[in-house]
Amino acid sequence: MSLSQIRYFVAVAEEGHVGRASRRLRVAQPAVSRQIRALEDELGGPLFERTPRGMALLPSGRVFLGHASAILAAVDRAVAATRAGREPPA
Amino acid sequence: MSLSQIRYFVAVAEEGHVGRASRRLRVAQPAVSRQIRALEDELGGPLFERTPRGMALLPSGRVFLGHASAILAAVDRAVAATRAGREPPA
DNA sequence: TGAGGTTACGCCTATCGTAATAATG
DNA sequence: CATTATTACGATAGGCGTAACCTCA
Repeated sequence: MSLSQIRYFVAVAEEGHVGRASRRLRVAQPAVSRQIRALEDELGGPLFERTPRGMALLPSGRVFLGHASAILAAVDRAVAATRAGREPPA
Repeated sequence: MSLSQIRYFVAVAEEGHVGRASRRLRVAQPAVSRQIRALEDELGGPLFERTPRGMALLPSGRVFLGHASAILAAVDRAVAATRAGREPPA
């Protein structure tokens, strides 16, 4: 599992669409599709249902989405706090 | 920034020693040393003080350590919760 | 047959390990 | 000089993009 995979997952979950997610991420479709698949493999089963309209979150996907968003937010906080601690407020 | 870098950082911070951290991580020393350096570069400055005895956390390193541990814990929770949601408790 | 997702394949960058090189008490 | 971290360098693996393919209404 990588932070990229988590970011790709959140984008697909929010867009409900690999194509739109890949444009938002500025990455080609197959890259997103592959990473989602790898994530699903690692988590032991599908997170999305593939429909002719796009990707619909399954229950396990909804569970993961909450955690995934929290992880990305925690990373942002970690970076901001560490940088801020180094540059004392003027 | 990657989850590996965060794991390497936590190991070095806890061991105070790249060598011990690398053994604990089952990875060669230079790999750990390089990733720590890359992390420091990304965060805009050093996280450790290099001493002849090992690596001592700087204040910004202490700040980052708290966040780093939280991120790794959140990842573990994400995996566990998603897997558990798929395999209903017997 | 059109919209979407996936697989195949080749390239390219990142990461690793071994070995050599500092730096420091 | 012993201990620790870092740099060099060659090899390997992972990730990406283009192009081809599959699936389903």
